[in-house]
Amino acid sequence: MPQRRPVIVYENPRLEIATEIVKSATSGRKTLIIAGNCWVDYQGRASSTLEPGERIFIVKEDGSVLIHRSKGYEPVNWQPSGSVFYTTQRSGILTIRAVRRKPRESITTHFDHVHLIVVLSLVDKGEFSLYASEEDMQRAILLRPSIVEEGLKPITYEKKVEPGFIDVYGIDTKGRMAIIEIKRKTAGKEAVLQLAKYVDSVRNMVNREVRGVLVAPQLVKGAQKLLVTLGLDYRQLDPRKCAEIIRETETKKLADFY
Amino acid sequence: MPQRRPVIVYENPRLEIATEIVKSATSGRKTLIIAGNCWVDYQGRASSTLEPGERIFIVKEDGSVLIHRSKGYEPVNWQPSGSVFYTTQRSGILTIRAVRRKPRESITTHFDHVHLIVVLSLVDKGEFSLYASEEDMQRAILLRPSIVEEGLKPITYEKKVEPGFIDVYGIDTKGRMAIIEIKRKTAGKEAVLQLAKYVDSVRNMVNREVRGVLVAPQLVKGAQKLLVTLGLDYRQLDPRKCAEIIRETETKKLADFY
DNA sequence: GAGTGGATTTCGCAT
DNA sequence: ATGCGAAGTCCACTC
Repeated sequence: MPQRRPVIVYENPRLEIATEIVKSATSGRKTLIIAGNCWVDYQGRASSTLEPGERIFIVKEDGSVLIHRSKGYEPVNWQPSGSVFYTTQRSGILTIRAVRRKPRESITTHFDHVHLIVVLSLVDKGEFSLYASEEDMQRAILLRPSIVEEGLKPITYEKKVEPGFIDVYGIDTKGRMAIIEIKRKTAGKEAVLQLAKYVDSVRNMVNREVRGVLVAPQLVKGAQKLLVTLGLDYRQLDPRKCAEIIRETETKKLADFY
Repeated sequence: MPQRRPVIVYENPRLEIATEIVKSATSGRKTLIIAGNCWVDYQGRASSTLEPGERIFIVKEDGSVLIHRSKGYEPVNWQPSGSVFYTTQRSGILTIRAVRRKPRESITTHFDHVHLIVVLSLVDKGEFSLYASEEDMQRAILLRPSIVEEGLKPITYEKKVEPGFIDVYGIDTKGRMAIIEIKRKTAGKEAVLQLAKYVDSVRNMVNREVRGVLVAPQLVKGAQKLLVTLGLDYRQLDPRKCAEIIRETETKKLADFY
């Protein structure tokens, strides 16, 4: 039984060889990295051209394409997953065309020199987890409403109203309805205005006093004033606190279980 | 004088060697690619963990970091440019920590096996140009208003009015004011409503008949009906056509110049 | 430096 | 499939 080769490297391959490697890698659903001198044309939702230069060209197993320059977080050209590849070689130039349907678009990359090709078979079953998201904050509030205010009773969450979705709503100690808008980071004016819209929309639907509460770790400068003007409340809440509450509750559940 | 080495490759380096290569690459502002088995912790605007698996780890010259799995357009973990790096090696594990200020966040990547390290010095002066943007469509309309309708005379563009910006406005053959809202791709209901707001706003300001014209390559399903209901016009216009017009005009300008 | 809007946004989820 | 909202969005531009 042959051993797995996670990485196969070709340094300065002849263009004919490079062409064959690329063809076999793209048809064999391998991850492919090319470093070389190339120029790129994109046609699709917009159009673009990239003049010659040395870049890193990556094709992943699912047919996504990334072309990276030596600077910047974002790829200069790209294609999301699902591309079909056409690789050709003619008069000293290797051309890789990646075509996607829906939306119809294509990236054509021409290489006149290939410094390096790497073909990878990556084994990756590891799980990725993101914590302290807005969803976690919502869960934390539902688990322990007192972190927003004492006596709050959540009624429901992710409720659809005309302008969008309300994160949580509940009844406060004085029997008023409380609309809760959650932001996991510093809330700006747009968050305040969104909450105002929700509150307005709910006021037109229910026969009860309605309050709006913005829950966020912080506010931008102008937002505080805007909140006051619009008669809305604010409750400072750190996402880390929420993560803690979720952790505690999970632990408690486990303890109750045993 | 030593020749430039655009690509230096190390296959299955010992971890001690790998550590030194990474240190010298990050301090020397080189582009670095590592393929290996790693796990990742992120702390910052949110928090995340990524369990062990084989991935591609990239550091660029400006200190941006990308960690890519074998699938998907987006990196699983990343850091925009400006990170500072701390590389250490202890009990068989290579740790690379990338820290950024403002916002304060860090990615810590641990490798227990490195299949490949590539250190690159990419020369890339090529210019990147993107065509047929919304701005290009606006320019094309100003250059040749007849593509919207015969006899249209543009008055001004990007005029500030209450709800936002009017892309172009002009006077039509019947002396009416025409508000033109441009979308470079399929226009949705929100574009229609925005235009309606603009038209409404202008009607309150001028003593003249005011029309609204939505210019876009396509409409979403419901938008057509909404346009009719609101008494607005639609003009289909392909961004590629606009690019063509701009090209022709530039050519003509050159010809006139000589 | 902070806020605002756009993107070849991408992605996920609900309809 | 389509539409809508969120993102560790990033990025460029304005104030």
